[in-house]
Parts: sequence; C-alpha cells; structure tokens
Amino acid sequence: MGIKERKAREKEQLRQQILSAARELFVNEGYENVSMRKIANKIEYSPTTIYLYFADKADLLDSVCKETLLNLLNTLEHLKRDISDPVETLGKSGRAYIEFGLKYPQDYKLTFVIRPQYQKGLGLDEGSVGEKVFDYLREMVSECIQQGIFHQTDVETTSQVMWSAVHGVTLLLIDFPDFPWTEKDKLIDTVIHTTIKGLKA
Amino acid sequence: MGIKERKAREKEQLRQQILSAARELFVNEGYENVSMRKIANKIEYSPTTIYLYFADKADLLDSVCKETLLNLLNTLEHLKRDISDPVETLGKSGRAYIEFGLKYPQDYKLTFVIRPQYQKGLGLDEGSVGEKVFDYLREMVSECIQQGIFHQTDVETTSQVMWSAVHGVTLLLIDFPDFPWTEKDKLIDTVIHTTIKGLKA
DNA sequence: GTGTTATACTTAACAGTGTTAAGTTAAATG
DNA sequence: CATTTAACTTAACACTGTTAAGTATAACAC
Repeated sequence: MGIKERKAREKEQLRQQILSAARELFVNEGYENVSMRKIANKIEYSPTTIYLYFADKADLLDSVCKETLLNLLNTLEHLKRDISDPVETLGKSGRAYIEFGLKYPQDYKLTFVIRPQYQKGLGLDEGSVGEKVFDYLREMVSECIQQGIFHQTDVETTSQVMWSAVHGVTLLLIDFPDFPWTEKDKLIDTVIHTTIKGLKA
Repeated sequence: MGIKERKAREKEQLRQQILSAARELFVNEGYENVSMRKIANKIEYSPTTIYLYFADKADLLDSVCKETLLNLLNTLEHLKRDISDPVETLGKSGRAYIEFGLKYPQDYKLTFVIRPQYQKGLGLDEGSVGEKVFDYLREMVSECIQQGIFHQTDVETTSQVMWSAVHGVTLLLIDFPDFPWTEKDKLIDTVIHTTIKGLKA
C-alpha cells in the first residue's frame, strides 16, 4: 500500500509549499497586501487550489502563526535553565522572547497583532501552542515564587505582568522604528531588570 | 466677504462629517472591512467626493488617529498633577493611559497598531500630537528623577520603560479578551506598581 | 442681466480582491 | 476496459481603492 502513502506525502508537500510561500509573502509584503492569486503564482498553481488545503486566507494566516509559535516555543525551551538561579533564567527568557520578536518582526506582528483581528478564537486555547508558550513563562515565574524571591505569590498575575513588559517593548520597537529610542540593548535590559526588580520581595 | 467664509465653513463641516463617519465605521467594523463606498453611503455622497477632502484611505485613518491622540492628550492633561508626589501622579497617568485604551480599544489599536502599518512616518514626528503625548510622559518621569526618587537618571530610557509596560498590558487585554486574565484592575495596578517599584532607587 | 470661470460633486471605468460553482483531466479501482 | 474518485482549473460574482472625464451650479466680471 505504498501508493496511498506517496499521495499523502505529496499532498503534505504541497501544503507545506503553500504555507512557506504564504509566510514569505506575508512577511515581506504584509498580510493585507498579499492576495491568494499572488501566493498561487508563487507556487505555480491556480488560486483555487489553495482552498483545497486551507479554508480561507485567515486559516492560512492561522497556520503560519502556529508555526511561528512553535519556533518561539522551541527557542525558549532550548535556553539553559539554571534552577539554582530562577531569576537569571526568567530574565534570559524575557530577553530571548524580545529578541525573537525583533529577529522576525513581521512574524511576531502576524501572530500577536494581526491574527487576533481576524481570528476571534485567540490561539491561546487549551492545548494550543500559544498556551504552551505561556505555560513556559508560568513555570519560570513559579520557580521564582517558590524560592520566595518574589513579593507576589500569584503566579498568574506575575506572569501576566512579565508578558506585558516584554510584549510592550517588542511591539513598540517594531512599530515605531523611527522613534528616538535609547540604545536598543539598553532599553531591553532596563525593561527586564526593572520588571524583575519590581517583582522582587 | 462673507461668502467665502461660509463656503470654507461648509467645506470644513463636510470634512468633519466624513471624518466622524469614517471613525465610526473603522471602530465598529475594523479598518480593513470599511470601504470608501461604505463611508460615502453613510454621508450620502459619492465615493469620489471623499478624495476631494482626503488623499486616500490611509490619510483618512491618519486624521482619525490624530483626533484620538488629541483626546488621549486631553485626558492626560486634565489629571490633577500633584507635584509634591510625582510618583503618585505618574502612576495615575499610567492608569489613565491604560483605561483610555480599554475605553476606546478600537481607536487605540487604529492609532498604535494599524496606523504604523500603513503610514511609515510614525506620527511621533517633531511637533506632532503623538510627540506631545510622549512629552507629557517625559515630564512626569523627569519630576520623579529630579526629586531623586528613581534609581535611573536617564529620562528617556525611564519613560520608554514606562510606555512599554502600559502599552503592553493595554494591547494584551484588547487583543486577547478570552485569555484567563487576572481581575483586570488588579492586573493594571500590578503592572504599574511593579514598574514604578522597579524604577525606584 | 449676461457670459465666463471656478467650485463641488458625480459617473464610469480600471485593475485588482476573496471566494464559490462548475468543469476538466488523469489516475486508481473494480 | 468502464467507472469512480481525486486533484486541479476556468469562469464568474460581488466587491475593493482609486483615477479620469464629465456635469451642474454658484460666484464673479462687466
């Protein structure tokens, strides 16, 4: 029964082709400026073929964002976690998060800004990749709280404060590139250190 | 020479009519889902009339956002500033900023997220309303630094950290309404207090 | 009051959009 | 070899932002 498998493999290949064409165009030209026809041209198929693999343009965006979240999760999980110094680890994670956003600014915006506009079902549902990313943050914070380093004892609130800080600075740096920012690394460090210091007991 | 003045007044009136129709539609249906024809219908003029008053759709967005920034600036400037307790004032300002964003979530997103996507020239240029809003923040922060309350002595970096925090939590609350947030007021307060505490000497 | 010019607005059109229904072609199945 | 199924395409619909050309009316000069 090798034929069916080959077919399935070919289907999956085309799906991936569509996905990576879409990502490249979304990132380079912006979601709104990319048409289904442009994507179709890039992969040399007719526009309607895409609809055999994805429900609509928003679904395509959805899949692209899911990949981005997987990459982000992967980046974070590859950080060496120093359990003896959870605050240091939390800081490093925050920095990695921001740097991920700045390394792939368009992907970050697609995932955390554009997508919520089209997909009410946030992508942070139970079991989703988005939730896993936030779970990672929860773990880091939880460790700090357990060791009594933090003032707050509420893991949720503390995690959300941390997320606000890194999300905020990431988006500002992306969206207002011409603003007279302090030297980028200094700003990032200050955001992280200020937040962590504010959380400490 | 009353005729010319009357005409100018009428022109300005129509301009305002277009603007408020655009704002209402942008806010209720989202920038991307509003067509020039929809706006035209609402004001009972032909679509092309709009182009006699605004260069294009992005220019219309621009003008709507400028109004929003004026409203935000006005809100902030009406806060009682307690010069004897600048930290208290800074905290109140931060809260007012976030609450403004949550009171007019769509306007906030149009101004701080959607607009930067279409208008490279950020809207924080010298002399712009956007700059005035940030100047307000600079003043608050500057007062805290002058009184030696803050650890940092750099007004710019400190202001940017503050902005990151409030912008971050505002956008997260708007974009992910279904996320299991801590009680909203508690989260806002914690974000502000954490940031200010982190900045203190 | 008449002729001219400028102003304000509209009609028609272009090239493009997301998406669907119907049609085609080729391969797999019986 | 006939038939069904899968993969893909063509054609179309109703819509988009925007421009060029046209029209009617009001303001002006004489």
